[in-house]
Amino acid sequence: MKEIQLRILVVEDDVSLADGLVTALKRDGHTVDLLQDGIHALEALTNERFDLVILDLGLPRLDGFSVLKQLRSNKNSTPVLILTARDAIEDKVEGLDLGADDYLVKPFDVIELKARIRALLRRSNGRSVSEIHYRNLTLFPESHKVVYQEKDINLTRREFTLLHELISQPGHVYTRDVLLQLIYGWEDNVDSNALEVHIHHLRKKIFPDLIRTIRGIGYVADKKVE
Amino acid sequence: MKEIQLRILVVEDDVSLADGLVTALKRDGHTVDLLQDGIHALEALTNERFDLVILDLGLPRLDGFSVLKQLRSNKNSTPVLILTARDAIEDKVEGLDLGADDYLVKPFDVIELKARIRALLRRSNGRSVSEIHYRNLTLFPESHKVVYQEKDINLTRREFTLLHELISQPGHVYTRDVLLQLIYGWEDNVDSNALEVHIHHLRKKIFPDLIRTIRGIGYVADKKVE
DNA sequence: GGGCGTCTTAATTTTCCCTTAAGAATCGCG
DNA sequence: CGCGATTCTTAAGGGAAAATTAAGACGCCC
Repeated sequence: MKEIQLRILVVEDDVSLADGLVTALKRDGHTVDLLQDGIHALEALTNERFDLVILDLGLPRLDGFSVLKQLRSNKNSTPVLILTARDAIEDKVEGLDLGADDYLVKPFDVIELKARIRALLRRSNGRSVSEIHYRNLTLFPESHKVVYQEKDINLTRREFTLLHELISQPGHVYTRDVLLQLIYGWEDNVDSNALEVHIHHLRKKIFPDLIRTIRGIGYVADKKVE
Repeated sequence: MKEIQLRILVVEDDVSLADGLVTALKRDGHTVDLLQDGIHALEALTNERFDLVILDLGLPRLDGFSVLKQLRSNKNSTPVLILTARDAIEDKVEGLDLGADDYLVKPFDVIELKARIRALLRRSNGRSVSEIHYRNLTLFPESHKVVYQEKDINLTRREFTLLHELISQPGHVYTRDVLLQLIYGWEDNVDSNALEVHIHHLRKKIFPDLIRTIRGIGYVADKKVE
């Protein structure tokens, strides 16, 4: 089976445990980000897209439960795997109630962790998980569909690729070069306004100020509605 | 006797029990998914196809009865084997009333479980084994037939395989590669439009927008009727 | 071996997407 | 305020992907 590279967020304040986790996951080819408290975690999850979150419950500043709760109330359905201490069985129940997808009791075996990750992603793959939410917009990478205000919007391949990239990191400015490369690979296609045309179509199909132009540089999907 | 590989969903929140169950079933070559609460179970059953469900009654978030009830009201006839505690005899009655196919009292013997599974599948084999419903369409895997609007439609082997796969995960885009492989195995049959032709026949025999084309990628049976 | 149903191939048509191009609008800067 | 540069907008052409059709190949059952 072809292994997939995932974008994983680990939220864990125990440094040695976190380090081991991150190292193990990176060795599997995943992109791993580590944060050590709930506030930062929630921020990151609001502004960027992850394929999976591994979340410790006992966190400084904002505990894991609260993070999970807020995450789900934001309609964010990123799969969450919870880490709990051995004795806190009722934590497990509460976590699942709040929308966690799985849990793991500390200390755990890396083998088991990996198995859980596989299971979790297999499970969520068939369904519409890893939807991407942005403002009142939902992207379904699985079905190549976009829903905006309850309506289905049909995007072409190029349009979808662009939008997917732009809103997967709101607030991040993508240069024209980067976006062109995303579509065309490394072929050098100098003079062409194809990109502008695609952006134009996107704005027309969804809403005009979805993508903001940074003159002379590129485009960005803004982080917040001003 | 040739053993059949089944796709089994285990819904059980008692971890150690569930683990044992899953391990035992996997050792028999089955594909096993484990979920730990009713909501997730119902979701999975709505979006994917299983050959058998092993369902605990005492589940968090949504109890086994409710899952079963909803399942049947959705016209889903996947065989269900219920797990109940020793003393809850009336549970058994209610469960069978609701459309369970068998029950098993905890704690149980794995040998017995397997026997029940065999019996259950043998029994349901005579009937319409796990018919598949999709929109106003019913698929009967063993007869290769499809009923659409009270009418029988005869599908050929290829057509049936394709349709079966597509609607077993509504909303999931199947790439041309995946579908070709489904039919032809690993032989490399490069240029051929056989797939398009089969899709064409399916649309003609049933209804045209049953399968949506994702240009440049593949095909999908959409999740909702828009 | 003939006939039937099914699958594949092949040729043609249709559809749809991407790009191009050219003029209009907008922005930034002097 | 005006000019050049950049981006927007629009429409049309080319081209690739898919749909459609028909015919031939294949396998299977009698």
